[in-house]
Formats: sequence, structure tokens, C-alpha cells
Amino acid sequence: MGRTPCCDKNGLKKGPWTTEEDHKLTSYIQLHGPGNWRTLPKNAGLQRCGKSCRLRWTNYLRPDIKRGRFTFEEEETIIQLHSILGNKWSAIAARLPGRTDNEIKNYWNTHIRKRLLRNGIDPVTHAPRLDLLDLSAILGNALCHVNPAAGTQSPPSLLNPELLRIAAALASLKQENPELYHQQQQNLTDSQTTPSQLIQLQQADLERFLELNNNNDNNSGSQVSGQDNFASLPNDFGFWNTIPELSENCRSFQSCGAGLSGNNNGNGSDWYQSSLISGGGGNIGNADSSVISTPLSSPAQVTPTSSNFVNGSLSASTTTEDERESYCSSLLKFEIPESLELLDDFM
DNA sequence: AATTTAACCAACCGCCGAGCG
DNA sequence: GCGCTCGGCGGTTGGTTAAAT
Repeated sequence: MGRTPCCDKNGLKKGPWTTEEDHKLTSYIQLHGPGNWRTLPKNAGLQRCGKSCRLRWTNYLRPDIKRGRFTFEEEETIIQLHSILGNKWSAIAARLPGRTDNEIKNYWNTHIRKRLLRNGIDPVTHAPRLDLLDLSAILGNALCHVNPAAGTQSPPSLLNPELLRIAAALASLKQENPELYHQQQQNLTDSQTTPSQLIQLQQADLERFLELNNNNDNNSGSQVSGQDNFASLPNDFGFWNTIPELSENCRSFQSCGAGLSGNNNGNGSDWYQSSLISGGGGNIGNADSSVISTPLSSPAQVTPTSSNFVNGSLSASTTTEDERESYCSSLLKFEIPESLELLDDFM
């Protein structure tokens, strides 16, 4: 036969714990250790189920529990771990000393999850909510048909971040200038470019732009805004030249109070990263601003700068909720590959 | 000041794998 | 080997508090 039931549920108290019950449980565990949860309530003089005692201890009374607001670093860690582990709250909690799985789960559901949804990011996949943007049609037209000769080629994965960037740029272009969008779509078709070639072109252009940005910073000795650098792009830039409207989009960042903060510091990818995801010049959020509110529409929106960007993270002491919101968007999108190194630990 | 709505979070519920008898 | 419980986990509920009307 198996064990006898852990407790007879009849007559056992439920609901919030009183301070007296907390004291009894804490005193007993400090003297004897948790031991067997089944027999603990009786020995400790509690009218509770052992399971209830265990939950109260592990989630609330344990002396090593850190109470209070989550720090920015903790929040950052939760997001990165969640992108890898999903809803494995206990696994996430194991990497956040002093925090319980229950606490992390609550914080995720009440704060982080809502914030991601507001930013148009799917809290499950950590990818932009393409379903809200009608991007499938855009991708279908602009990418899958880019090279008719490669007719048997599989459609590109929607989770490919580079494709997502391109899709967002195309979405913005379609929104702001449908005529030009169709013109560029035709250009792409005529150029016989495959989706993978398109991605390579874009990456190559970005690298060249960043290199140019660094050179300008070094040569002039003064800070050159990404906006100025973008204006200086040579005419033969492949991808950007293919969709010249993109440069206009980037120039509009500043008027939106976002993106180009005039502080690239040789890390010109800041504006690039934040734009398409947070809804700046690329303005992925424009597709439906009622669903995806763009923090960039607020003048208070801040792109991480040297003053509040410390050791690769926003300084917790100077960040506002909006800043966290903005930073978390770019963090999710572009630091996941780095965090994948953690996978080794879980294998 | 009273009422309604939203946010928060502790606690419960139910499922599952491991292990006991 | 089987039946059962324990301990752990993730999802959900509902009471409390704060904010808005």
C-alpha cells in the first residue's frame, strides 16, 4: 500500500495566515527544520495542511527572501531568462537569489507582460506582434515574391530578426507612402534578390554605416549624430538605396523625440535597434496605434544614452518606467542571442 | 465623501514525476 | 509491479489596497 494521506482536509484552516500562525511555523522550522511537511502542522500546533505550510514558508517566511521592488537588473534578468526558459518560474527563480518563483510569476504577469504587450511584443515568443500589423501580406508580397526564379524556396521564417526588421521597414513604408512602397516592391522583384541575399545586403549596409559612423567620430573629434551620418550615406548603398524612403524614416526619429539622440558614441546601432521595434522612424506601431501604443510618441521617451547607460544596462537609479519600457523592448529584441550562452547551463 | 475600477499579490488548485510501502 | 502520497510546479482565484470618477 501507499502512504497515508498527508492530511485530512476537513477542519483545516484556509485563507490568509495570521501573525500567530506565522510565528508558530517560523519557530518550529528554526528549531527542527522543515523535515516532513505532512507531520509539521500537527507538531507545530497549526490547523493547516502541510502543503499550505510549505507554501507559506517557501514563498513568504523563509529568511533569505528578498522583499520589495524588483531592481532593473533583476527585471532584465527575468526577461532574458524567460526568453530562454519560458514559464519555468522555478528555474528563473533559481537564478535570482532571494526571489521566489511565485513572486517572479506575479511580477511577470502584472508588470512585465503588460509592458511587452503595450510595446507590441508577444510575451510568449518575445517577438513583435506581427499578427497585429498585417505584415504577413507585406512579407508575402515583398519577400516571398522577391525572386520568382526561386519559386520552390520555402517562405522565410517569421521569427528571423533580420526579416522582421525588413518587414517592419516595409510596413512603415507602406503606411506612409503606399505608392513608393509598391514601386520598391517592384524594384525588389526586378532585382531577382532572394530573401537571404536581401538580409545579407542589409547587414552589410549596416556594418558599413557603423564603420562610417566610427570614422566620423574619430576624425572630427566631436560627436556626429547618426542622423548626419545617415544623410551622408553614399548613393550606392544597396539595401537603403533599394528603399530610399528608409533614410527619410530615420531622419524623422528626432522629430518623434526618439531614436537619434545625438549620442551614438560609435555604437550607432542604438537608433537602428530601437527604431523598428519601438516604433520610431520605422514605426512598426503605426500600423495600429490603438493596439500598440508607441512610447516614442511621448516627449519624455529616452533612448539609452551615455548618462543613463551604465555597463550595458540602464542605471536603475535614473530610470523611469517609460525608460525601462523602451529599453526592455530593445533588450528583448537584440540581446537574446547573447543570452543564449546561458543555454549551456540548462542542458 | 462615496462608489467604481484597476492593480497587486498571497494563497489555493490541480497536475505531474519521484519514490515509498 | 502497483497504488498511493509527497513535494514541486505552473495556472488561477479572490481579497485587499490604491487610484480614478
